[in-house]
Amino acid sequence: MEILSSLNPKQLEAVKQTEGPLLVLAGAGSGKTRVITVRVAYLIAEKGIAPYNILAVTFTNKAAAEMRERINELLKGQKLPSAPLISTFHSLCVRILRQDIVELGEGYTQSFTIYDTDDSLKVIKASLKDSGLDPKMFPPRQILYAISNSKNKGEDYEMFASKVDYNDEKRAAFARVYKLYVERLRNANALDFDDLMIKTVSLLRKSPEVREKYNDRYKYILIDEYQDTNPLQFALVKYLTEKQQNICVVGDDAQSIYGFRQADIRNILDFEDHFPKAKTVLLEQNYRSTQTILDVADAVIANNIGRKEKKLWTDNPAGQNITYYQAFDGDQEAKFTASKIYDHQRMNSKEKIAILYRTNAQSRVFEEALRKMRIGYNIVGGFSFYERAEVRDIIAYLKLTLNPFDDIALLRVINKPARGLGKKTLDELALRSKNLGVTLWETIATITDEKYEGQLALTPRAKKSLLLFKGILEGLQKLLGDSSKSEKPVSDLVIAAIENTGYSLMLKSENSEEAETRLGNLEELVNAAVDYDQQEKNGLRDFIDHAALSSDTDKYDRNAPVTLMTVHSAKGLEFPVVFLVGLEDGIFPHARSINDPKELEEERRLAYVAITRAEKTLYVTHSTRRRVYGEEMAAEPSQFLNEMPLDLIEDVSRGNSWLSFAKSAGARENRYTAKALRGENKKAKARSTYSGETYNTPDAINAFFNKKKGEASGKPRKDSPAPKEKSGFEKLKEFAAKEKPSQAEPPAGKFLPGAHVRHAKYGKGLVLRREGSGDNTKLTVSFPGFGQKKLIEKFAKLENA
DNA sequence: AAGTAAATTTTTTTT
DNA sequence: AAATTTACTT
Repeated sequence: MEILSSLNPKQLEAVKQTEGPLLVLAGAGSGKTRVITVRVAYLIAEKGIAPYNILAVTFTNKAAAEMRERINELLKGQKLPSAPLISTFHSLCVRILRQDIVELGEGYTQSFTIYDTDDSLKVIKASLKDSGLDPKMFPPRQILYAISNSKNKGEDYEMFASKVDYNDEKRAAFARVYKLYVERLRNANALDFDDLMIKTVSLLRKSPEVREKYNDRYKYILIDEYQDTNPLQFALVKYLTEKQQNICVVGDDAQSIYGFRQADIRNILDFEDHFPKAKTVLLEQNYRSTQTILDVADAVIANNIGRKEKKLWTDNPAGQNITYYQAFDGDQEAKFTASKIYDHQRMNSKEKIAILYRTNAQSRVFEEALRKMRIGYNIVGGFSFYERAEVRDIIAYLKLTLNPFDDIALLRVINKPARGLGKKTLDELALRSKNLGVTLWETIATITDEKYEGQLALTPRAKKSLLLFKGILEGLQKLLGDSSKSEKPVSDLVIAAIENTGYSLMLKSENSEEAETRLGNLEELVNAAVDYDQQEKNGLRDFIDHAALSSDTDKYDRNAPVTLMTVHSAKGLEFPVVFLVGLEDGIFPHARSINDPKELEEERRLAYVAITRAEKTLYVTHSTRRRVYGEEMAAEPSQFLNEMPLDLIEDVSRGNSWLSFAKSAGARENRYTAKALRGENKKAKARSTYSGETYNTPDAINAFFNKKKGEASGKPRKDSPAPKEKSGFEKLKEFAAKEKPSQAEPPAGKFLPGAHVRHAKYGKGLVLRREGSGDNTKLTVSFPGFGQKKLIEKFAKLENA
């Protein structure tokens, strides 16, 4: 078979081992996707498996689309009776639930609505209001996060509540809100993202018939990025493979970066225990990157303790050293990046370039710099098309048409455009709905009924408006009802939701530039619907599901010359040239992960993912000052920079940089280290993991940075004399030395923004803001786990940490 | 009721 | 710095 000729022996083994459980441990760039796609093609073309018996599951739509494309490529020219299902976990669940959710017996119907995070947050807020709890004391985001965590562990509300400590007021409040939240979703016939997984798993657990049905349907199952599966996803996999066991999972424990979503690395590490007859294939040859890039990645990941040893190797040439740049501030960093990109494009306009950062918020400056230099770019993440307010409004109308019990959608559009239904009317409506125990939609139907005439606190105007709204929605429903019979295009319904509701009239009469843009966006939505009508024909519901599950990461366009995105969204992709920016303590690794060794290891895996995206050229940059919440703060180089072999890094910074200093201070030792990394010198390798003495003393670095700061700003920062700030490396060293507490009591008045401090009650924290002077000096300090606290410096008894 | 100004909060990462 | 929420006019 022709398609097999492109594979190496290991890859071939993974493709041909079609029966029974198979674990493919695939290092970065080892042709993981190739194995999956060829395997699917092989099953169809060689083994004669019907395509609809094959299921491949990914985490993102982007990965699914890519896979679909490549499989089609492999099978082009062949007429297939059906297509294999290439789906994300979530859309697979939607597919199953849309068919069989009634079997679950929880009262949900096939018309269930999907709530996104924003919708969920609104439900939390409403539930807080219902229970009379103060959102200031119990932040809705935190509650939502807690609920999601609990759900992803496979818990339900009762389990969460039963684990709450009697004295823990906060958790107790969370539990109360949790309960209301679940009830509200249930009443609205709505499922949140996590519910999609949960309800599917419960359904399979509950009904042997349904289980059997899907076991028979999907005879061959493949799971991509298996290291990122959480307990729920594992349960789903278990149920789906109960009968046939033809399961192939592919992943790399070194690239597990979704612990925050309860992904459990043990799923991949213990695969052989979960599926006793499993075979394992290791893919260790890297086809993507130069030896140098692999060495850098290896040196960083070697600092993780909890990891499976894997020896990634490549036939590729050593390639050029990676490039390092230290910028004065974020703007300079962006400017440097843009001008380097300009140079690259002049030399080779075909090479695709990526700028990778830790958080979406970092994208701004880079966008500006690129725009200034007229460099075309594509940005992944941030705002997705479906997240724009006007698009969401129209979607809300459509969701409401499909499921009028969706209170969140109803509240979103009941007064858009303005129909004179303000706070007062809505409060009345909410109250009635609560008393009657029915949804808002049903409440409207009830209280606008003739027989309640006179006994309601509703002005005739409000009543008229409610009737108007009701009429509009019924109009849409009627249109939809007709369409299910006559196959009316989705685009017609979208247009109706824009026109018949008065929405477009509202925008047109606004006569502003902004309104024009919005109308343009709605036009795009209509176009999307037209496209949809041409490609698929599964009706409005499927179109809306699509919108709900399509996320910002789906905007990746492989043809864009320059792509900006987070490291998370870059997973699975590769680029000839990569800029890894913002390598600073507190950003990458992120401040919220720095105190927990486990989370720090995940950050390091993330850094590993970032580095291994690069094929030939890798730039690593950081800046000495960084804006956080609009305030300039001192920034220190990331510890991950410290973990890279210094002699593989070329410094192109202007003037003295952290790197030039580090190199000269520890030149001899570091050459030793880097050489050892390539070879087998175990003793030297151990030194490359941070043991405290790699090349420097903290005081020297401190002196260096204080000097830098002075030079840079022309004068010392805000309050002089200069503070006794400790460097990130010093913190690191302390960490390595098992957190030896610092004894030096600093003189009062020395805590500047950016300083790391220790508080008797809250532990380690980061000073964010400093106000006032003398005895009245107030500090805003961020304590992980406790949030931001305002402290009077004089009484806070802070220590340097 | 609706629009505007002021105050307050926000950033991890994603389906 | 930007976005969201609240307070204040009209």
